[in-house]
Amino acid sequence: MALHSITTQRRRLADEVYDQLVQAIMDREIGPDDRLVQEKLAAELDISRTPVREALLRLEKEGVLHLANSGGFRLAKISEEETLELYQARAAIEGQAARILTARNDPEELERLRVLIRQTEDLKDPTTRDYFIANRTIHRAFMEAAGNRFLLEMFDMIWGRAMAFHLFAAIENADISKSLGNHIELVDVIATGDRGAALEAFTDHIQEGFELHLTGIRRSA
Amino acid sequence: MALHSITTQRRRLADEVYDQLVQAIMDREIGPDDRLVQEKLAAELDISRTPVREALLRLEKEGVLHLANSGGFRLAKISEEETLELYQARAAIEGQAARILTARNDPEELERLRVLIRQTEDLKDPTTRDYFIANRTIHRAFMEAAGNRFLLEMFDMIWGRAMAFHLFAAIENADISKSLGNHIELVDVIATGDRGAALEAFTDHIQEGFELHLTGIRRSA
DNA sequence: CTCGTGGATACTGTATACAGTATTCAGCCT
DNA sequence: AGGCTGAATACTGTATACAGTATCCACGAG
Repeated sequence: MALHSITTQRRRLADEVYDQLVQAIMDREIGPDDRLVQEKLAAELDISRTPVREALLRLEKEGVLHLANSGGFRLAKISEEETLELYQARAAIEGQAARILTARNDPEELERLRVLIRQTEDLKDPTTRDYFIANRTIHRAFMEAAGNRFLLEMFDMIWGRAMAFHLFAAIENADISKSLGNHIELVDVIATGDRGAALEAFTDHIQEGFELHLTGIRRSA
Repeated sequence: MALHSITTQRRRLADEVYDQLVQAIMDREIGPDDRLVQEKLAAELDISRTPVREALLRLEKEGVLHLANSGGFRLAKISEEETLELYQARAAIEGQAARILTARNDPEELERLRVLIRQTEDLKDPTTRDYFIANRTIHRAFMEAAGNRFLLEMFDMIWGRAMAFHLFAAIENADISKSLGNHIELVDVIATGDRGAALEAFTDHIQEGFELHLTGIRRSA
């Protein structure tokens, strides 16, 4: 039999709405002042309120949206304090992935990472968003290589939220190129087999990102 | 004016259903063979399907339930492999919290932790579940003290899932008392101010838990 | 008896209808 | 004019109705 099973892939309308909302937030089509109302969205998408409601509640539970006091949902704001906490969480998650990769000691896997990094860092005339995506792609590759689904899930949660918070809009003014050049070094540290060093390298890398982020905020203020 | 604002606390039926389901899972009233069907549950709770559906989908998204192929939801199973990943994730999250606490160096906070630990460890004739709850209470206190809401959120996710997986049923046979005696030492390590040591202590503590867990599994097999 | 077929059944997903509540605004009273 | 009051409005939350699809079972053909 040459036919393949049709992976019917249980796609719900709510998922579609969710994805569209996330996309719209990333594309800055939804700003902090917009009010998202179930009925309005449903009318606009020409579907019923039920799946819209489901998507909105999901985004609320994820901390991306919160109920406005006058009804409707708004983008959640993030403070400088919370930004620090987000980076601390990143360090925990990604540092652990680095430890795991170091312990595993799989040279082929590391080589694959090197190739991907070189490909991904090769941006011509990148915008802030290109930078954000490239950076996430690279970091996510480390996580996938570590092969821990819970850590990966948390990674996605953190970066998803960063996206939603328009966290990287603030880096607009910062020196982007500075931040995208040292990922190969991370692989090198992992290759040495020193777990503590690998963790430190990742922590430092993320810390640098945080400082770059802060200078971005301060410069734009 | 002596009146306080009534915090109307937007409690949805879906939240209620969610809590009841979680409780029922913890109490082993819902087992791996039970099929949770929206209509049945709604009838039983005497409410409509809508909030029931919402709660079920939430639990599905959290990885606690998954759709049975013949309709309805079932408890998700966890493999030994996944169990390891769960403990690795714990180590990442709680280890980072330990680092933060160490860096903060707040003796009063540590003293509060010591008091709580002594109170919580003082169990008379504990069941496995008592142990689970006490252990979680103590570990959660460290997380709260660290004061990072994202790490705390992930902690809750991990432990919630552990609960759902009936992860600790396997410890039934293991030596419980062995595992609940060394939390004060964790505080002591934090108090030394050595961040690396604090992280290692937590990692080791969690690793021990994992091994205890495995012996529990193997003994009951 | 076995296998295939058709229909009943059991569920989910989506739409719509209904109810309750907070917010807003216009009109009245002072 | 300013502030209180009450109705209209704008939303959400919940219930119910409808549609589609996968599963299961019984029946008939080979």
